[in-house]
Amino acid sequence: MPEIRLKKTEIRAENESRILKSAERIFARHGFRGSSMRMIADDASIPKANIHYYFSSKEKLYRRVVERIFTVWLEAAASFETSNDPHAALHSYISEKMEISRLYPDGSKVWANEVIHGAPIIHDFLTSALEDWTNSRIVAMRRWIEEGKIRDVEPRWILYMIWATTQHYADFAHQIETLNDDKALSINQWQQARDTVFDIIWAGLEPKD
Amino acid sequence: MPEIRLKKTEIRAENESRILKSAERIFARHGFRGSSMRMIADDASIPKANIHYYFSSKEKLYRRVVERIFTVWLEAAASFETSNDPHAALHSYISEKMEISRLYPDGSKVWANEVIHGAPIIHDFLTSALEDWTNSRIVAMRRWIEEGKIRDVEPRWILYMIWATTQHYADFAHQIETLNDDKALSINQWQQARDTVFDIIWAGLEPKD
DNA sequence: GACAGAGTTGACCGATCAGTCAACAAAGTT
DNA sequence: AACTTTGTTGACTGATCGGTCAACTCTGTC
Repeated sequence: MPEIRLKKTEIRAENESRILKSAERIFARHGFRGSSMRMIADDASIPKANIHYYFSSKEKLYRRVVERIFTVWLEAAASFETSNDPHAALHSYISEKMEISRLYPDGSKVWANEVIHGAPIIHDFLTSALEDWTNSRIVAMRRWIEEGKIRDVEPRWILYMIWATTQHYADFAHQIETLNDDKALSINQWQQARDTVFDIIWAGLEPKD
Repeated sequence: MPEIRLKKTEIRAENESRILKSAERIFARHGFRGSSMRMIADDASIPKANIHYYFSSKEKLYRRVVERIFTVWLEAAASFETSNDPHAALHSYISEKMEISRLYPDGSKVWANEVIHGAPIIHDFLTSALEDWTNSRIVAMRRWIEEGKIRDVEPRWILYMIWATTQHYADFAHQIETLNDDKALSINQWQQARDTVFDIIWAGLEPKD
């Protein structure tokens, strides 16, 4: 069999990445308490004790998983430009969020699970990065309202609406698949769903003549 | 101290109800695996063994909790009349769903938690009652489209949008409160959120001139 | 007031959990 | 080749879990 030699400390990076990937999948599927280190170890094809060599506790491993998710989320958040064109900004942001739901549903599920249970482990994320980002977008949207570029609505409820609708396709994927003859959404269906989400929201924001 | 006498088999009804109420709260807060019979017992101020006298297993108790939630959900679903007036039907349905999120957030959380994890215990609810109800509303909405009463959109995505946005206020209540200076939404805020959700969706469905 | 059925409870059990540890193997350094 | 550092692993531990059980009390009936 061909030997793939791992040099130096590449071993650490490779193993940590493998464990984090398995942990995200297991945590998404079973929740924090419902996931055991044994399940994660088996998924990653690594002895359980070895996981504790890289991550000192289950909670620290979980936090690392959530941090990774939050990073992806923040990168997508950048696509919500605070430029002068709400149509482009919102279209870009909603499309990006739908893509994340399609490609990385596990991350969204872990996040949802955590928030549903009162965010016992990652509460600081909410009060720092998320709050800052939210407030800055609310300010930007208020400016759009003043400039007459969108209707006079409370920006907060619009943001929640965008989060809810886009993340729903990841968090409730099982329900959606069940209602889709037990099949995952096709590419066409994803596109149609994404377009519908944007069209509906934009129709509600577009200034009336 | 005043003695409240419980007659006959009222004891059973009273205790079952008390246990179910505590179970819903605990399951919502910690998930199925994260909740222990001990926690539920303590919350209900009843010895653990006594709970097993009324509910033979944790899973059976959990199913009873979900059944109760589903009943509430189905009653609200009736407000989505398939009458000839989409504006009234949707306004009534969205208002009802927002009220459920406000008054019974725990039930919504248990449901969300279950679906996120692939609905291992209540999968039959999805393939029976929910699927039937969904398909009947899709048919009704298609008729509205044919009659030119709403725009030509895929009814499925609209339903998901309504579910997502309304349930978001229950499932993500912790995040919403955190972003609201750690305060629960006021009555006014709930009304405003509900009106915004309806206005946006209706603006996207209302036939263009 | 005697009996039966319903409800209550502390003590207990096997299984599973996160985390530890000591012995070992491989890689890197001199 | 000697030695250090890093990585690997099976066996173990104390805690907690869902569930059982036998002894008990209370309630309703005759």
